[in-house]
Amino acid sequence: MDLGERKKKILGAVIEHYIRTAEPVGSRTISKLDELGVSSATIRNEMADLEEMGLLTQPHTSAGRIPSTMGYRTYVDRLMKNYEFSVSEINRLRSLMELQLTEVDSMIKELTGIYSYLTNYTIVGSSAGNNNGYIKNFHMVQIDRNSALLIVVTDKNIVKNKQIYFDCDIDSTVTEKISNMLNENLAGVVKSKINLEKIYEIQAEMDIYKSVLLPVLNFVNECIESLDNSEVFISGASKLLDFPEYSNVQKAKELLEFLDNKENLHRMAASVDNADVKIIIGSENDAIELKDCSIVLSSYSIKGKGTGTIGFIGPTRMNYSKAVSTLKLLTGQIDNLTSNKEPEGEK
Amino acid sequence: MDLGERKKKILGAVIEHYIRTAEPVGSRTISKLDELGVSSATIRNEMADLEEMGLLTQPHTSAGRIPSTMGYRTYVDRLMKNYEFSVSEINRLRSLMELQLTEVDSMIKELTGIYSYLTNYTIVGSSAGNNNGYIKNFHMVQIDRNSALLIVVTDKNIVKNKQIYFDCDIDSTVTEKISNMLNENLAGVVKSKINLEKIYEIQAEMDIYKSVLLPVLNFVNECIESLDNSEVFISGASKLLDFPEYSNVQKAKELLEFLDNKENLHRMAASVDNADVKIIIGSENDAIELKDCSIVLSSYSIKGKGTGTIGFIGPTRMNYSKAVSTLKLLTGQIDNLTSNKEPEGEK
DNA sequence: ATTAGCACTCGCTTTAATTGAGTGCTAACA
DNA sequence: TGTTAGCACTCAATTAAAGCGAGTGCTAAT
Repeated sequence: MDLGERKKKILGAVIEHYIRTAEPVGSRTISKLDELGVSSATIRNEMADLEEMGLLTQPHTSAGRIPSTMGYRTYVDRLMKNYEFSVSEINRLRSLMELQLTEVDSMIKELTGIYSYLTNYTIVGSSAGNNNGYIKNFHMVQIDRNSALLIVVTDKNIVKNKQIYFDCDIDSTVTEKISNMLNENLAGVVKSKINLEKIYEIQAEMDIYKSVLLPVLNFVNECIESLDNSEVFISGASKLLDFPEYSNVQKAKELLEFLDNKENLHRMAASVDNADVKIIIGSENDAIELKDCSIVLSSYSIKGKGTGTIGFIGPTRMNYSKAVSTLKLLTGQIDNLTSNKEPEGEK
Repeated sequence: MDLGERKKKILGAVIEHYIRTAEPVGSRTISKLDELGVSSATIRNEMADLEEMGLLTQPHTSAGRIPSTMGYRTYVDRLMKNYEFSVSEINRLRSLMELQLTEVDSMIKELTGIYSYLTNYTIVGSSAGNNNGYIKNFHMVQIDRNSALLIVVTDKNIVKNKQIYFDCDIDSTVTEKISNMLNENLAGVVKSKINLEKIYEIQAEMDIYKSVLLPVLNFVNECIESLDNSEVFISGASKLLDFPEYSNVQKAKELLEFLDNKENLHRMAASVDNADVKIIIGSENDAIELKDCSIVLSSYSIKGKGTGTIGFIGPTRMNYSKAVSTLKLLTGQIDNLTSNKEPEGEK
């Protein structure tokens, strides 16, 4: 079926209304919305089509429609207009440029915090990183009969940790052996010198512990991957609780817990590939915890320091056009503020 | 009325039971609790006495009792026994000492994160600070007809901001004038050279804006106060949502929002006065947002760098004895790890 | 192709009834 | 005099039923 002009208008209207209200939107609501002067019955027919096409869904019979991930995707890719900042908004955001911050990382973090405050969005990001990080050392702390905490310390003294569950009982000789092995083979080796082969080598060497080694190496690999974007941060996490979709504490807790974990932020930040704005909608997210979230990500680059990432996170019902525009302004500001500055030495 | 031996036992039993279950505890529950072999009726009488003394309260008639702030206070000061770590607990925590972290601030933050992970408590803290901070510059960004965002940048490039509401309409000349004045008089002046007199002077000078100046100066004063403890952090904030007292999103949001604001954390950290453990229970807190929270705070000191603060935060129904013991272990560990290290230069 | 009309669906809200944990009080007992 | 068994009473929380109303799909007329 084809997406005719009128269907586009209706889809757009449904999505924009839903973004504002968080309530399923019915045919009458749309029909009263001037624009296209047709009756609710006509809208109903069109909406039934849109549902068949997978762009809208009904939470239950006899409820209005809400957009599906595909619906949002269509909207974002083909329908969405540029958000126009009001004069006062633009003034407010522009004024922030006056800030005379010299330390780049701190500047970005704080700029982010102020944006979060002014826009009421939650912002996640990573600071610009270089490419020669290494892991300083590994530690393993036994927790239960069959689990241990693996702690990884990077060159920047960033500590990452993860609880590893084994499928058999372990004792301190096991944890010691594993951590020794990791320290001997991987500690101090810069990222660029580590590849999968090296890791396979280790696995072969540790034949006996093969079965228990897999989760360990997975985590180690993750840590190595995230070495260059060394610091991640989040601003205004509690703003998520303003959204009715998180009026259920269980939901809120799952998301906040997910965001509390720096590893997850790292993975998110790493997923942005090029310099443009990337939008990840609902079920398009890899992490199951984010299946009801959308993320609008963009990268910025700082001369001599590499690239970092900044993005908004919120419910799928996010004001995409505003988020994109704001994000562009924000990254543009960062580029502006740093482009005429010499990169400072590592702190 | 006197707090007899039996009343003490009952009070302790009620509090400890409530700490575990978060449910009002009734007389029968206590009577079944061996210890003192009396019937529920007797317990009822005693509990009525304890209520009269202000140590217990009833959420409603026909419900069990819950401790009041005063009840917790009595418990903490006079009844509480030392928490005994189990062997596995102590092993687990001790192992963390092996971490070879060199940068003190980072170490403390990360140690804190791991403790939060292992104990399932939320931890707040501040890093050790020096005493010659200054404010680098001030900015004011108009937001509405009658409010503006005051932004303060410190020597460490920490940015603090607060929305200031005026009781009259303002325009950009006002905000400019105020920020100019602040920059001229206070920017670059180290903390020790600023006193209240100086601030009064400024107020006199700015006669015309007297009325609008008060909130501005209050905030500036706050910033100056917090200059030495320059960095605050929070670990495991989402763990608060595990507690049934925050199953109400509104409540949770209020608290998390409060903790999102670094100013508030600063104020909390600043409130610990001496080197020992300080416990602030429920309504003893200054901030209304914390009236249902308790905080167990302690300071640590690092040679040559001054003192910092670390503490647990949770609902009043907190396991005080465990929190105190854990905190002592944690600060002890910090002291241990840093005492034989030369302080490093400012980063 | 559009629309008015209508029967039908189903989540949400309101109200009423029921349950049960816990209390205070009284009277009996050691 | 302190303790205890017993009982009527209270009140939040749970459950069930009833009613509401927004919204749909379908049909027949325009």
